[in-house]
Amino acid sequence: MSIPTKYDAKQVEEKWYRYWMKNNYFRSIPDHRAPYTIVIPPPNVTGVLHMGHMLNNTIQDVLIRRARLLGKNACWVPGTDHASIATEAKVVAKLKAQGIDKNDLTRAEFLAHAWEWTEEYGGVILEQLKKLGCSCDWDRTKFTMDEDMSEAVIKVFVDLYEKGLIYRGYRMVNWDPEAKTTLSDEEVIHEERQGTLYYLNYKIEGSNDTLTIATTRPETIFGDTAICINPNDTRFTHLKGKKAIVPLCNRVVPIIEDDYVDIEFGTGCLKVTPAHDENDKNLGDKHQLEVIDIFNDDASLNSFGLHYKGKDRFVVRKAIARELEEKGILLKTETHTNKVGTSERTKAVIEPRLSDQWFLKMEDLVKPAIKAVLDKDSDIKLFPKKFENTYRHWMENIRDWNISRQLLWGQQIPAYFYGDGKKDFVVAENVEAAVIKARAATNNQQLTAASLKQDTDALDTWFSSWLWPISVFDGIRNPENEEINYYYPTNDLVTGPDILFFWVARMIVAGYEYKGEKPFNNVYLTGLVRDKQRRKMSKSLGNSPDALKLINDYSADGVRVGLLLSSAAGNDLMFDEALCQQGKGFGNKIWNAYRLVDGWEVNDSIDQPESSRTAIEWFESKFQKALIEIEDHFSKYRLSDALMAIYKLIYDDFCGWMLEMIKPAYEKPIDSKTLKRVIAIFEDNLKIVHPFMPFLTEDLWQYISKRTPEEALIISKWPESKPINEVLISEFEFASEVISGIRNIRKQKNIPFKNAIGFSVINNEKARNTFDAIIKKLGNLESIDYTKETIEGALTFRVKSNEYFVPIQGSIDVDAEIKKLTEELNYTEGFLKSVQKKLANERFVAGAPPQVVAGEKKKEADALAKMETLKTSLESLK
RNA sequence: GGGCGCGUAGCUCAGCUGGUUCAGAGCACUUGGUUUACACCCAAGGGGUCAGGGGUUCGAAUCCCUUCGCGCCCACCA
Repeated sequence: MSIPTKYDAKQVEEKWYRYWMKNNYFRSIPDHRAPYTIVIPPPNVTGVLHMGHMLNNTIQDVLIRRARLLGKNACWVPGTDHASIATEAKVVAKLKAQGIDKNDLTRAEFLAHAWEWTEEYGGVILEQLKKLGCSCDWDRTKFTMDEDMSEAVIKVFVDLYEKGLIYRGYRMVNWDPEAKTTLSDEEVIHEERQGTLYYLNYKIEGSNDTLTIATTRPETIFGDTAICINPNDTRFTHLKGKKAIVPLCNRVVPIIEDDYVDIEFGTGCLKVTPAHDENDKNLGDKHQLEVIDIFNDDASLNSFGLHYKGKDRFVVRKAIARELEEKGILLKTETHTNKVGTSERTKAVIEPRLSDQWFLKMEDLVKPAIKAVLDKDSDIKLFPKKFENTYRHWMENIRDWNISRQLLWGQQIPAYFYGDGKKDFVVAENVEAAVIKARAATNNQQLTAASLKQDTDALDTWFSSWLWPISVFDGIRNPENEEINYYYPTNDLVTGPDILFFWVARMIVAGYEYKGEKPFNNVYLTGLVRDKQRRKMSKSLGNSPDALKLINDYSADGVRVGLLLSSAAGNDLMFDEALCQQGKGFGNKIWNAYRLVDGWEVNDSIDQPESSRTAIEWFESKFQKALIEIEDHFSKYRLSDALMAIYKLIYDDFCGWMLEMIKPAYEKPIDSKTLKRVIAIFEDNLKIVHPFMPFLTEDLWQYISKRTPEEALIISKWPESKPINEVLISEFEFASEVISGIRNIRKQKNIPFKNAIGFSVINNEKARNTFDAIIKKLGNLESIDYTKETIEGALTFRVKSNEYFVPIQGSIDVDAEIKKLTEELNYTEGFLKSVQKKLANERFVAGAPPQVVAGEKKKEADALAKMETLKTSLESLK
């Protein structure tokens, strides 16, 4: 088959992806081989591919494809996450656009809309991953709300409840008034904001005294149920035991004492609003204060807000400040920056709110997960290691996890209320089981499903995804099934550090609780993808390139390489489209390298030239050396370094050097022995590039020889390691310096390459002539003459203490030569001095390791030899 | 407020427990070449007080202290 001049990425990518799918190369079924498993971090079901996904999944695909080549049973499980709050918000917005209010729908009706939405948009992102070349086992695609997945979630909930780890609590939680749901602490982003500190005067009951308190939230005075002072604060001794009157609503509240109050801050006097602040709630509990909730669920004021009833909290804040000022109650204001909690999803300012929620006790659950990562011989390794500190900090200060959400989209909490429907409940996997439990609890055999009312809340999305590595293999429902036993624990997890707590840590917790074992061996935390101005790429900023357009412009392989070229693990990636161009260029280079080889005519009757034999032997050693280096990079998850090593091996060593060394003269044939070896080398090159550039390499593979599906590159074998000829490699280093010297002289004297030149050497180094044939070829030399004497009328250069001569036509500029030699001599002298100074230092000789001293001695000897050469040359010129 | 990390060439970064390969890579840039694999390619070249200061050491980009700048995570001061 003849190879086209240009690489047509679009057509090739489609073709090979279909081919791989058709031949089931991505499919994994347990067998005798060792498994290599990755579970995808499930993207939001309705999401679209962004740069973060691209990076993340490229890395996973590189790892998976490499494992496949290494002969592992590679299994990459794809799937999506129902993303309760995000998806629900989208569905609500869509309904709103159609004039439908969520609150007018029954649960079933809303869920029907949500499923419809999911089916319409769900999976788009997975299709996009295919465009990137991701070799997931699509037959295993899971969704966190699949029936079996949900069953597992419910089973776990019931189990944890029965273990006494899940409880219902009336607690201060993070309320998102826009989504009208609670959030876990992790979903709250604290932002620094410029606020105002309002100083308000409260009257003291039964006197004309007032006291001043400072608050950032004057609208919450309607919920004040105490004033608190520090018992040690002498300024307020006279107020002890008295009562204060809350402005506007004129509520009489006690003045309590607690050393929680910071004497230094504000006026040293604190208003206590137990319903709307966590600390105030604690004070309220301690001092048995009344709790007055003044907000509706959308954070507008309720009837406690008097004439502000129905108005939004921020509107009220301004209005009430004005009213208080008019009434002389507002003494002054100060600007004040403080941290405000906002919703990760809706950006709304979080309202601390008391409500009934479900919590999971974390303290004990977390213990094995801490050990797993932080023990000396840790079971789970984080890359990069620096995240271990972050992990430790979070895990050691963990708080109970609020797992209930006031949403419909998600697994409904399997708690069934009976009696008056508020207090008494049973937890069961389904309503039938609940009836049985409820009958037992009430001793009422007449009780039926109809008299049970299931909790309306749904579970936090992460409460399903924390089971992901287990539940995708059905390991919760069928703990001993073949799949879970084979694939679990998985090998690598690749994800962003932003979900280290949300997801990674919790999966580790769930892994130990439900499998008694880690969920994965290694966690590779990628960096965030940023633009050139270091801004995080986001939809709202509009600075994120369209992923599919990039693939279209630069090919999937080009984009993959572009992303990986500068993405050290854990470091943010400054994305620059130029890198994709470089990736595309690399593909082009490989393509054309093959076109060159492909175009050679073979002649069986010619012998292999010495230069070609050496070239091939040399490259094979070079390749082996690179293989070791690549291996090392992979073991440390330094994918960009691995890629760069491959890039240089192919671009420089293979294309730049080796092909030039063996290239036949124009329109001359090549010997069959050399061609055969080059093709074998090419195959090995394609294998190591394949994980990074799967499409181009698979395409080239077909041209190299006829391939049956059983011989596709994707399922071939990673090159074997062979011994390295280090001598050959270092001889080449030397030879390449000689070639550079020749090129320099050609350039300097404008001697075109096609003109052959004479060449002599004084071999002081006693260098072997292994590469002479190659030097002759690449330098276009008439011959290489070994001599003892300086050649007159020649330009010279030196490598180590060897001296090389290129005779030229006409006279040479003796002064220029002398100048050049003198400069070289001066430099070498200076260098020698510094080395000798070091060697003269007794403490250096005594203190430094022997090999370092030996190295310095070698440098000294080399410098002396070189100076000898230079001096001789200078003499002869003079 | 606490913790972690970073600052090396115009850009993105590598330099592990100080000394063999200590000032590097890729890209970009400059110059020259290029009808014969290459959306260009090849060759050569310029460019850095290793953020600043101090210390330890025979020797520091590397270890310690400190200042400045940047990023991230955690935290209930109204």
